Amino acid sequence: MKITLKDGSVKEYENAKTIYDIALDISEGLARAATAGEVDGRVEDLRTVIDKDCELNILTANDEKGLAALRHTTSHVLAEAVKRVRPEAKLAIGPSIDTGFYYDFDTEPFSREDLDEIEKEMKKVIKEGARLTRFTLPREEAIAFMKEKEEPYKVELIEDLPADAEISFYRQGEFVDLCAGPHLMSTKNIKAFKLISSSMAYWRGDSNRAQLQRIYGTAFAKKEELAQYLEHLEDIKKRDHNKLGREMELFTTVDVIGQCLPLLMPKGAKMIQTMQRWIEDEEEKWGYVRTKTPLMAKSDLYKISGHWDHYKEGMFVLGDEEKDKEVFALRPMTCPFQYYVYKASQKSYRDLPLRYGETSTLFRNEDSGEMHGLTRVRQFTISEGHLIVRPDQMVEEFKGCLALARKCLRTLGVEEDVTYRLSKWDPNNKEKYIGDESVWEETQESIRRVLTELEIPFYEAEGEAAFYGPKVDIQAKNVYGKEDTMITIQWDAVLAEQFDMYYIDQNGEKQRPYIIHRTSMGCYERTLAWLIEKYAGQFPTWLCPEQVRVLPISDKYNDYAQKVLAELKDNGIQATVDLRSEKIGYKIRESRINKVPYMLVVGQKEEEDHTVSVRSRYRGDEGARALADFIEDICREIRTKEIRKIEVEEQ
RNA sequence: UUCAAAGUGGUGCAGUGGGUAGCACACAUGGCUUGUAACCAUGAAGUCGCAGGUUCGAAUCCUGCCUUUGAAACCA
Repeated sequence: MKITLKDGSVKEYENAKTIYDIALDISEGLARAATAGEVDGRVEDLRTVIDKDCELNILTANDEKGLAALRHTTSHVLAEAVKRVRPEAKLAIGPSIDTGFYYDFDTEPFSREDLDEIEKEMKKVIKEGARLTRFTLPREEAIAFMKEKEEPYKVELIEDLPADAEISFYRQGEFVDLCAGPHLMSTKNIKAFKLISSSMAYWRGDSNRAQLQRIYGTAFAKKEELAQYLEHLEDIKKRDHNKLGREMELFTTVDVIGQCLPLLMPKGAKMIQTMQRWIEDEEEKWGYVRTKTPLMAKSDLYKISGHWDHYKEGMFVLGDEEKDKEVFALRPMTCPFQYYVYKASQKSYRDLPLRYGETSTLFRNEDSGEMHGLTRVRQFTISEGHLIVRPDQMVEEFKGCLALARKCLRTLGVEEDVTYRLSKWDPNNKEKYIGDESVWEETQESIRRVLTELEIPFYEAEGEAAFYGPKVDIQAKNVYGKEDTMITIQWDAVLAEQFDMYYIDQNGEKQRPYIIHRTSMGCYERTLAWLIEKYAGQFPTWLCPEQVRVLPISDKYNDYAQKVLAELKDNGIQATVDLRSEKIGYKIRESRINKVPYMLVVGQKEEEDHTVSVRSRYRGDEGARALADFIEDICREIRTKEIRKIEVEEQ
């Protein structure tokens, strides 16, 4: 048989061979580093026997897929160590994940000390260097085997495997685990690992089932890589918007006001105002008209929309249905309000498309545990909008929404940091959605075509659609790698019916429009959180709440500094002045800590010459350069003869 | 909602049952009049999350509640 390797070279063997043996045949070093093999694009265990021609890529921990095998084996070592320390712990599952691996156990909660102890035990296991061996069992025997070992979760896993599935186990020394693999040949090959944290997790993600204890860990090929990763973890904690945003005085929370009701402080509020002003003007250019609709409505509205029956728990209800004649609720979405703006007058096919935009504040009574900083809050404001369009305009308008969304991303400088998700319905859970199967399939296909045409890379996710239609979600990850929806564009061919919206066509007949629900900047609070983390607080100048700070060298130059400040403000620049009688070094240090992009130092020399000394945190940034030139021009206006720029340096 | 950890001047932290609860930053007052990352001195500021219990004595131990953080579940 012929084995074609990744580099194109060909190995020929007479007899069947395992991937490991082939690696060994190539070189001993490769065999030591090998973690798995990729056979014709499929990841296979090192023990897999190759008996026919194929393309083989031997994976090591330097490949993403190879690293996963290393981490998976490390999770088995973790499980073995836990079983040694707590023999009564029951095993659930232990996969590798993007950042490492985890293993779930049914046992008492783990403390950090427990984790340290388990880590020590893992080192022992690795030192013993047991070889991992693989074996399979027929279903009944496999179940009996796990029953004998008193592993009820494993029994359940086997029972749920499809009838034709091969049921494999891996053994290392005393420890045996149900597992599909792939795995390393020996625990000895684990060189660098660390247990990160522990937490609760539900068995099979179901909140009605057992609460398991999950241990998260990570593993790398080399100790240096691990050290680097741990340093990175420390680093990202400093970027966490919930910490940095408070330190920078962008927002705060107050116990007596309430959980996850952030107070935007002057700097944070300024940033949001800057974004809001920009997008409101921008949307006007894209043909949007603005509405301003009530923040609450009678329960009757939500009864029509279906929210009263399905989402009452998630709404803030004002009043008591038993006692009060009228019960109100704070709005959790803007849709029906804008529908009634549409319905207020009769529309012709000539009126469409109609693009309604609103800077809309919404209220959602989130469960206490799901709230986080500025990303999951109980009251938030979004750049909401609904497009009422004729079916024949749908594709073009949907593309327009995507184009606007992408313009926002470019403007914020984050277009490279997002992924596009086509969020589809779940055909196995039809009662969660309204509308026919054929409509769902059709609209999903339409969106797929739009994305493909625009050459936007995307992935598809089942069960993520809104109840009324599929959507494109623009996703971004926070510093911890957790994903959130930043922008959403939803295709809705059904709600017009529910609210009896129509237009009169060329033949004088009533027709149902389609609706696009969309955001452009997304949710301001969440977008701000994202920007804080993306820029680690060093925002693009246009977004900075304080763009320029004037620093007089001593009290004597305060008057001149005030003059410079007034000019800057007159020219629409967000500027402040530091009039305290402190040393210039002290003022500069503070400006840098506050991440002010430009400092203008003024002293005797500047006052006499009508100049300022510019100090910038930027180098080579065009926007920043432009602002520097702008400041220069302003200074000219106050009869500045020249600008002495000191070496521009980065913070 | 569940589990875990945490809650101490404005902020970040130290303080494992025994003397009047400390430190840094910030703040105030006075001095210094400053040339590109921290000037000096003095001062004010705490019912140690709330309520109860154990004890001669509790920030510290116990119970309940509230809040925050992490994770899971949830996310129209």
